[in-house]
Amino acid sequence: MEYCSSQAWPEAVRQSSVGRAKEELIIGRDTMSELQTLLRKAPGERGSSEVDLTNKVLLAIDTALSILNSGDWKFCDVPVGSPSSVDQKMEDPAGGKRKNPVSKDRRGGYKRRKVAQTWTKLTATQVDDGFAWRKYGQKEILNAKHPRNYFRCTHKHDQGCQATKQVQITEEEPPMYRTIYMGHHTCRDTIRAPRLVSDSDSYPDDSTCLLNFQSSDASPTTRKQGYGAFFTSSISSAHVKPESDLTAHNLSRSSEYIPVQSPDLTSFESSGPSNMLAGTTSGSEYGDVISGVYSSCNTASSDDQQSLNMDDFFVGHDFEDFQFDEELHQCMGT
DNA sequence: TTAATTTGACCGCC
DNA sequence: GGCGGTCAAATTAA
Repeated sequence: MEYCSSQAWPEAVRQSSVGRAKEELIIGRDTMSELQTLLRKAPGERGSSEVDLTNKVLLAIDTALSILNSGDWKFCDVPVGSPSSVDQKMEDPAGGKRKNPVSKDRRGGYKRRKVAQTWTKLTATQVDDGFAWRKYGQKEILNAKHPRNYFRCTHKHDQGCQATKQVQITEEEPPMYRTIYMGHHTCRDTIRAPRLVSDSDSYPDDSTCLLNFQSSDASPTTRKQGYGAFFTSSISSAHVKPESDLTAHNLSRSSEYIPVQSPDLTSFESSGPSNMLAGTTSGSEYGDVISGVYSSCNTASSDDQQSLNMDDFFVGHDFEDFQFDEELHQCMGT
């Protein structure tokens, strides 16, 4: 298999990716400043726009991280070329490694991809990352209570998007949903429409959201679709059913458990970390504590993760303490 | 009818 | 050889 080298990737592309990420982070910083000003006002004077601002901040951060997470400008372990170079081998019986191409029930012939950049997300709920995923497998894992579920991007075939993810309920108490993203989305479906604001203008007191910006990796960008295995922000955030196995049924039809607070809820454009914020509005109604820990495969244990408690972050915190530039540098490894 | 999920089989890697 | 990741036919759902 062929892997890219940092030299192989056009410098201009890398520069533009970094530039776009910086622009998003700048937007986030500016919005944060705006939010800071807002929070200094008396609660009665604020209106509901603080929710708008927090969503805007999270969108900017999320977008920036997604760009950085693409890894193309920095990492060299991502398979190169159109999907393509991998898929064509896998799907072309003539070029593939299949022993028995004439078999009608020939399943499983595949060429395992080498190490791709991974990104792990640990959440208390099934968090909507906004991408269109299709489940392609489920596997009982040795010494694991819960099966591991395998998802690939819906646009794998039409756009050759190589992104996959694995979702598994951890053994911990309480159970958490560990989502491992592998590779990055190359599909155009990642282009997001402007985020709409949640139906609630209040921020729950009991909600906690942990974000780790320590690594250069990030959660993927998102785009909502409302069918099949596509998660929705309302679903992922409001629904907590950790006692059940993470079957495709639970994933794709968890809306059964979701009280619809707003008719427009399922049409929201949302994304990873920001969902968790938006989700707290509905989730809190059930006493959920929404938490998510993002970590890259390069950051070992969660013990040394630097997390931002979003409660403190958005309620009564002096935002001047937040060194956004420092975070940016960490993110870009500069 | 179309698209997503299920599930057994297959294969690469350790 | 076993485990885990992927494929794809069969099944199910919209």
